Amino acid sequence: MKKKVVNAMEVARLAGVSQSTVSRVFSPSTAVSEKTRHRVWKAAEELGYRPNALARGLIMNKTKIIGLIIRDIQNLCYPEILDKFIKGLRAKGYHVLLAHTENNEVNQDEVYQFLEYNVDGIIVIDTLLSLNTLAHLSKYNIPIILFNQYTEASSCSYHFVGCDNYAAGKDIGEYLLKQGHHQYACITGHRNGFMSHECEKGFRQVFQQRGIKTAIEAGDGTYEGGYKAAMRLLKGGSPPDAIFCASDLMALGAADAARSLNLSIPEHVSIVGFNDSVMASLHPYSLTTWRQPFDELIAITIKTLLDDIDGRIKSPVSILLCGVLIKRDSVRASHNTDGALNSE
Amino acid sequence: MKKKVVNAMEVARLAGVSQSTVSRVFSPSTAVSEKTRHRVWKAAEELGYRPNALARGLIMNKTKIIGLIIRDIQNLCYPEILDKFIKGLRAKGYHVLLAHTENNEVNQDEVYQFLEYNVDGIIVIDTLLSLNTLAHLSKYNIPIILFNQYTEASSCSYHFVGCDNYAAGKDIGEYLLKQGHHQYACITGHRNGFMSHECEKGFRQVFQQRGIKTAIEAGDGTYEGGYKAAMRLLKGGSPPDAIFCASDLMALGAADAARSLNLSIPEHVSIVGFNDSVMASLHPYSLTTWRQPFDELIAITIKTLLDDIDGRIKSPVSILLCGVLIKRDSVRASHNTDGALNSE
DNA sequence: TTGAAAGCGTTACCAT
DNA sequence: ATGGTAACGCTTTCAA
Repeated sequence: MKKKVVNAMEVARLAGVSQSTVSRVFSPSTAVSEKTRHRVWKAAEELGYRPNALARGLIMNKTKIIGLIIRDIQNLCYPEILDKFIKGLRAKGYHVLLAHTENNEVNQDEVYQFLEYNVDGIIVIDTLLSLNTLAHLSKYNIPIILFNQYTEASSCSYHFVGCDNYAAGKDIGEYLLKQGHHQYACITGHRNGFMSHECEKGFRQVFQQRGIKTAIEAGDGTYEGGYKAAMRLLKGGSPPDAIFCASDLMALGAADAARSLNLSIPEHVSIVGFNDSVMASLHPYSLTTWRQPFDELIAITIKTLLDDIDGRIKSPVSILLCGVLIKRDSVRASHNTDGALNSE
Repeated sequence: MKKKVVNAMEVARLAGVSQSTVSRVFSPSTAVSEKTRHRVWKAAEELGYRPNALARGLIMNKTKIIGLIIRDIQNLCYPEILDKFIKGLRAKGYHVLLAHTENNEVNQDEVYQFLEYNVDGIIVIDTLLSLNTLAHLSKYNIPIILFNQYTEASSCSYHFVGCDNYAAGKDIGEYLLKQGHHQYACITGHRNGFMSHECEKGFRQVFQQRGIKTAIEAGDGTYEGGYKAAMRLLKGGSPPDAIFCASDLMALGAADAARSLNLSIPEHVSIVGFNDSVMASLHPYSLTTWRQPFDELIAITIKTLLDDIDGRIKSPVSILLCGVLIKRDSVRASHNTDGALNSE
């Protein structure tokens, strides 16, 4: 059985002071004489005392716990993002209670769990909160921030920080256009989230503006999905020589599909991915892709959340940061408008 | 400011019962009449009441929180493992307080944090606890389980569950031997952990037994490290035609190094990885690798931990499970002993 | 079956 | 600067 840890009362007895004084010693910026402070420290050290965060949280109504909900993503930048959040929050004295969901909307239950533990704030990564959940949450005035997923249907009281995927899609489209291609296509992810739509929308916008047709194929976010979608495109009527994939993994699948048809990259087909994951830089792929500015995004997310927790923010904050194109070798060099593929 | 959530007293007032009764309704298996139970439920529903886990944890000395410490690993099976732990623990009603470390030994501070929140148990993934930390922890009788990392210097009171890497290394060595190669090499990871050593030891053992020499090169766990280590090997005096890499990522690097020397895989060089990560199955690599039985390992870890928490275990448990070789196309087919590469 | 009251380990207020 | 005491929201014992 788990043993009880030593409490402030025992430290007080050993140090020959009151329990209140022990508490004060462990509360930052409270007046205690240097002498007693040392006595208490020594006693605490000797007994291995550390204040009980649960009791503290109970009385202070602040737990220093942040509830983090992340979507079940095998493909994405999960480790990177998670690590950075944990580190960043930790540096500010906060701890992370972690939950994850596989749905497009957070399980209401997860949020209730967080509420039971009286978390100081909630970060939702790559997924959404249902209106029900939001309504319930709004009663408690607990800061919520959505990271990299957004919904328009919100009169809501949460913050949003994410990548400007519309701009990203546009940039990618314009880059492919500038490099000169004949037929443009886009392989979309499986998520019905706002963010991926934005990305696709930006991409299409570039061509729509100029009256150029683009083919859209649905991948499902996986390698296989990308492979198959690319196959459909490349074996179709007007095979593209420029494909933008909404995720790196799909892009790798698309690249391998092209190669299996004896098309070289980037000579016959240019491919652009999204996310700049580890795999993108692998030698046989050397994928041109889009890097989201996670460092800044996460720093802003944490700052915003803590500012809200500490009452320094009144109204919802909404921040979009643009990423940057990482140019590798999967897009053909400029001005090479000829020599493109017109038949299978 | 965060608002106070509704408490049991308010529910009691609305339902016209005592606060104790409300508590009983939310404590499983406590005798309450059907009629009052319904009244309380209705009142609770109406007010949106959920018991405060902190207060409950304080009085019960059980928080239903598990502290999880994971090493900062970009390459490994981080997402998979983490997801499975969270899901598995969640299914048993436990929550995860997450910390991570980049060191070979867990930061003592992390453990103290867990203690402050009075976690019911601690899972340490892929790293170790210092003797100091262990000494401190042992005072509290709090269940600890080490996952996939182990130290021999332990008189200790923690459990251990992991992959039998020695057996894995042996299996891999024997497989490469069976397929017939001339010169065997091993690229090791950067960690000075027990587990990777075991793996390497098993591999070497196979050849030592038979008086066959093996070359050992240190990678650092990264793609680049694998690439460079393979380069050193392949450009060296007696270049290997069979290379075992202690991680998939290094194996990919090694594969690309071989290709850059115009060596094909597996005709000129066989390569075996470790972990069966997503990248291993990528088309251009189709890497033969080792899959650790994470599902079972994690299930056992959780079961052991919860058994200990509930007092069903008296002495430390130590469990090793063997993985399985995933045969793809990076190792040459059997009995093809000739045609191996003897010079650069 | 239910209610009153003690206690979990803190912090915060009011004295001194 | 320090000590006494109420309060945080819950579970649990003891009475009724």
